[in-house]
Amino acid sequence: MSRASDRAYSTIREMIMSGELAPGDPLGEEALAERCGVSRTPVRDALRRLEADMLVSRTDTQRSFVADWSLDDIADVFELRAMLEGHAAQRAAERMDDGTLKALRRCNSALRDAVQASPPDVDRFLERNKEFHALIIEAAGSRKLVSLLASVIEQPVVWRTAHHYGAEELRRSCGEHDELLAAFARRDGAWANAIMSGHIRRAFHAYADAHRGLTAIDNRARRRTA
Amino acid sequence: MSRASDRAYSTIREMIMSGELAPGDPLGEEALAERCGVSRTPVRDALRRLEADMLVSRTDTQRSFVADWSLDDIADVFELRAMLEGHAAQRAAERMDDGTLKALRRCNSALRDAVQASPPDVDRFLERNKEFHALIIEAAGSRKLVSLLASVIEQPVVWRTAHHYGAEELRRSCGEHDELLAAFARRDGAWANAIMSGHIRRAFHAYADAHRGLTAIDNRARRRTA
DNA sequence: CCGACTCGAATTGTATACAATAAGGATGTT
DNA sequence: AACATCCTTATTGTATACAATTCGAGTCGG
Repeated sequence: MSRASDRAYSTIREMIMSGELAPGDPLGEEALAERCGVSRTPVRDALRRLEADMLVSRTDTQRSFVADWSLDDIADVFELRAMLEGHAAQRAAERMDDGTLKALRRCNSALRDAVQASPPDVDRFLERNKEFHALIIEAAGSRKLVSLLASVIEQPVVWRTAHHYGAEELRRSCGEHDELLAAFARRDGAWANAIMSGHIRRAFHAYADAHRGLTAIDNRARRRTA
Repeated sequence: MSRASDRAYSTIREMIMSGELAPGDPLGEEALAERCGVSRTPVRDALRRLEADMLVSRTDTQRSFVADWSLDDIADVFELRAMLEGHAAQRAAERMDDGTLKALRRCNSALRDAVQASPPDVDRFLERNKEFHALIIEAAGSRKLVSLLASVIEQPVVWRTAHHYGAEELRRSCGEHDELLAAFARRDGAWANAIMSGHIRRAFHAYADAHRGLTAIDNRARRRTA
């Protein structure tokens, strides 16, 4: 991560993910270059990558903005993710070897520890959860699937609101992982697919509920400052 | 398409698609810049885009090569395409309006003309076929789905071998489009999904058969020149 | 008051020079 | 002959200057 374009990439990415830059904010190359302490060249590189990640969008005249997502857009993304990650789970189940299964069990057990702590350690939960899903995608053994899913999983809005999960949600999520493990142990691809698809869809509805709340709050705040 | 980076993009892309550059060939920035008549800057831009298209791959040290695909990789891509484009067809069926349906009918009828000419006009077939599929993806009304499918449809190897389709295959393909139209007319999403998925899978096997033949020929030729 | 137009400022696109790094071959050692 | 090491050369990364576009404010005419 010593190359300037990598620094620019992760700096800008972090600014977007953290909300420091809000959806719709303009991203001038010069301004970003200054904030990242590099020249425009690596910034342009970084913007291209972030555009591929769909964290940045461009007008027809090549001006960049922080990508803005409607709830409909997000619903689409979750639907695709449910389908693709379900497919990944199916392939993983059909190709599962004992080493990977063991790693998944270990990962989910660490995840459970994070959930059962009081208060639950949400950051560690997110980290382990990411690792769990990554292991499955890896085990599916399809290069293209990896790259497609990457662009569908990295949704800043989603990760930002994961902190609003209740203890209830976290425990249920953990339980679904257990069921996934059972499906893997039996090498039952269709079962794994069904569980994973449901798992993602539940996550969407949890997100949508939280989002409605947030939007209401935002609107109230906006009205107050207007 | 007047910007230098666009020229570089389409020039390099065309060199790859046409086979002028073979899988595994190194892609030096300077050499490409000279061949495209531009400086290295737009070439770097173009390479990034082509990498996102998965037409170009890079080593860990950022050296670029024409991407190489094993038959397994290609099978993966077709599987994903079948799933995603089936999903697109389903959504399209559920959202179909009469205008789009009419456009699809007109498109398929032009496609049929190209097939029934003697000899069949394969180039026009490909063009219309592309348009037909694009209309459906458009009608699915999901931005993200558009971008995912784009990266899965643009497979150079595939298009290059489409010319080996027999008249038989072409006619069958046309018939499947008819059935798709019937599913759209009834707004039957599940039906449309099933047809589309099968349609893509058939295309894969046609490709795989042709590819086995081509590989055999290649190997013979290689042995001769070695 | 509204719309088309113009011109200046801001922003992106491209070329080029130079710095940093990696690949490939020569050299010497075991 | 096999192998590690150094050095040369080729290639990529970055900064910067300048050209080409685009945006928007201000102006003019209807």
